[in-house]
Amino acid sequence: MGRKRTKSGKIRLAEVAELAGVSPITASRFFRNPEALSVAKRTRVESAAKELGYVPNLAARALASQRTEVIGVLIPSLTNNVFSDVLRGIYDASEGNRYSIQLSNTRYSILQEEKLLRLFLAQKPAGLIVTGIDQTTESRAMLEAADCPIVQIMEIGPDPVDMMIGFSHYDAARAAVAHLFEQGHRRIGFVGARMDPRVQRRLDGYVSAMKDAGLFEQRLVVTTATPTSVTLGGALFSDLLAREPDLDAVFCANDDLALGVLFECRRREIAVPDQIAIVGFNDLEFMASAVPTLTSVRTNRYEMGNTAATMLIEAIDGRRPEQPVLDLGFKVIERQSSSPRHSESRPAASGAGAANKMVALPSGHD
Amino acid sequence: MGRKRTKSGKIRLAEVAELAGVSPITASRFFRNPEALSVAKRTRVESAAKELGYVPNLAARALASQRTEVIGVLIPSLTNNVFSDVLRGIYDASEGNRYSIQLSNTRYSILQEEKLLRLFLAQKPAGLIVTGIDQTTESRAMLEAADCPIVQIMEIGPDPVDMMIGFSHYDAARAAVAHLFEQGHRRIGFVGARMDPRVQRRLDGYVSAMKDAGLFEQRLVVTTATPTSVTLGGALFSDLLAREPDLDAVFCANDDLALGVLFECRRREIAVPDQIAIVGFNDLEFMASAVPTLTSVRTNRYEMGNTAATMLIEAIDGRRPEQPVLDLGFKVIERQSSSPRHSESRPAASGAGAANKMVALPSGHD
DNA sequence: AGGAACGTTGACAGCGCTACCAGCAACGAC
DNA sequence: GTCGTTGCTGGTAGCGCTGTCAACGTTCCT
Repeated sequence: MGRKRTKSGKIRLAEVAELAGVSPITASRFFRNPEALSVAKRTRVESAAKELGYVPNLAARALASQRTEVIGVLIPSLTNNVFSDVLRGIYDASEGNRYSIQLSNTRYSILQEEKLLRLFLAQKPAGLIVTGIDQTTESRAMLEAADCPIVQIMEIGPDPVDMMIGFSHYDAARAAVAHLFEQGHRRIGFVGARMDPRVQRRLDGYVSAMKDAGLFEQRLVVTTATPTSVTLGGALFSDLLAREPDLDAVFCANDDLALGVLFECRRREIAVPDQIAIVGFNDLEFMASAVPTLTSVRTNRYEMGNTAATMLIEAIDGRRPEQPVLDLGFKVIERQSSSPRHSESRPAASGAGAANKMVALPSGHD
Repeated sequence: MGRKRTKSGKIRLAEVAELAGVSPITASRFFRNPEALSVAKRTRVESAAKELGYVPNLAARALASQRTEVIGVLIPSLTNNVFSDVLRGIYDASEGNRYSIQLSNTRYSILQEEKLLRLFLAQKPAGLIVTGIDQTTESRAMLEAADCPIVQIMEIGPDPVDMMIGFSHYDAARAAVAHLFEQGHRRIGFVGARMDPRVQRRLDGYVSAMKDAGLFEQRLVVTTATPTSVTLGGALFSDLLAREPDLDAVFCANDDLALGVLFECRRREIAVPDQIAIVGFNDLEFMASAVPTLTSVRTNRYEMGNTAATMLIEAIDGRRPEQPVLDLGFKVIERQSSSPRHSESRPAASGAGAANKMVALPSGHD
């Protein structure tokens, strides 16, 4: 125990090397590429490190090696539970390997994103995960000049910076509307909040599907820049209903809004789905247990974060994926809130969301 | 533009110093303590740095100064929206100053927490935010030996490691039960999931309040170690009801469970609050817009994170707070789901959560 | 006027680690 | 036996910045 130490009392690599009877550089190699050592030295260094409780100094390592083991993650919001699932996936994937996550919140501002990007890049991150495909031209240039792997998440589009993983919000919205058509609905409203690029693309998908069917009217669309909430869903739906009393369905840009619409229907004693059908987006957990159960478009958020981080780490370690763009698709989960019109709609006595019909669709780009 | 640079093309402090016509150390001081420079040099360095687009190398700074500008945050879950509010508060507070947040997820395991703590501490963080007061003895010892400020968040208790900010879950639960008593309820059930230390203390508060009234029975309590969800709320409530058919109220350990209970009541056509009253915990946004609106115990999650990070940063900068333990209290937000028995309970035509009566209580410790 | 006190600046050394390259032993091919 | 090759190891020289301390010029006091 009474070994030589630096004044701060911390154990350095040199102490480990001394105890193991090797040079510092050999000890260093043990932590980065153990295979390069002979088995004898490997075990010697290993036990020496363990005995001393050695923990590498990351700052020194970063300075000497000219690169960090930090993965930068830029997301637009910490509140939105869509992102908490993605984040969980990212953190889970980063566990057990040497990379650590550095998270920053762009607050849905691409200017803020650009600023943060500049900060991140200056510290030479090992890799970068950015949200979406709508960067400023300046950000785009920085990303392309960056000498680290980059994954864009949440959506897919043409012209990836590097890797990309997500799905087509446009196609997903079209599928949701198509489902409502199938159920016999025609006057389908759209309720959206926050209107970030992805919500905008869902709106675009809705508009195109409605136009294709010759059913589009501008007054069927209610949106706001306000952040989304359940209460807001009710308020927006009230607006929509005032404007368009013979609405027969609502497609909500997310599940919080959908829940708000459901509550507002209950408040107004509007039968769901007999009078109004509801479809949400994301398929949060509560959708399956609402009464009536709520139809939604399931998106693979955890998997998106997890795969993004996994792909990124692989790429950092030199194993680039064969397929740099990954479409995780979506599923329209059909539940009671969008059952065919005039059907039996009394909720089942118990047991939420029994026998959901699922329609899986790979999202094609167009 | 064609200035001398390091081989990597990055601008170092030395380049800035050269352009400004000062020594590197003077330039260095500019970034850490500008007041120490004469105004002339200050402006010279400032414009030189701007012209060259200099960004300090954090790794070199950390190595040379023997400390990082990283605040470590240990939270038990990324999914639970309680923590996303806290996190938002932390990240907001860390913005605009030089500290960056390093987040890690303990997954509700104090052993995992201990492991992460060891990792964090080895990198000499500038400060630490940890969740709760139930650390392992080993963790506790490490925290006490750490030479950086530490804030424990989410709850308060005796014997803080350093600073502490939260509220008494025990008192909050007692207040919720007291409210139900006031409304005339007697057979009050408890529904809890995950059963982390804070939920456990809520249960303790419930039990003590019930015992004080001579109303406690073990069969009124249903808990599980399973992570919480809306669906689970319905399932646990079903169990409780099977066991105890003449239940007249349910206190849920969180709002997701409460929403699940509400849906289950609707499914079973149990009138809320006439047959069963419901009280949740945390007062998430949707509680005010459910039908009927749901009573809950409001907790100041954003403020908790924000104040914790602010206090921590102040302490790092040498300004320790006068009051190291801060009780943020709670409020029972009374809504329709716990109106007095036999009252008019039809939901209002529109407008969620109008005229909530609020009862504010500072949580005293005991 | 002389000295102390202050504010400001710079030289030097080193934080703990790794990149680079040289060196050495062991081995197989000719 | 000599040569090249491979596998492993170590020496040297920084990475970019800051702590420490000494030195400088200026101001103020007696």
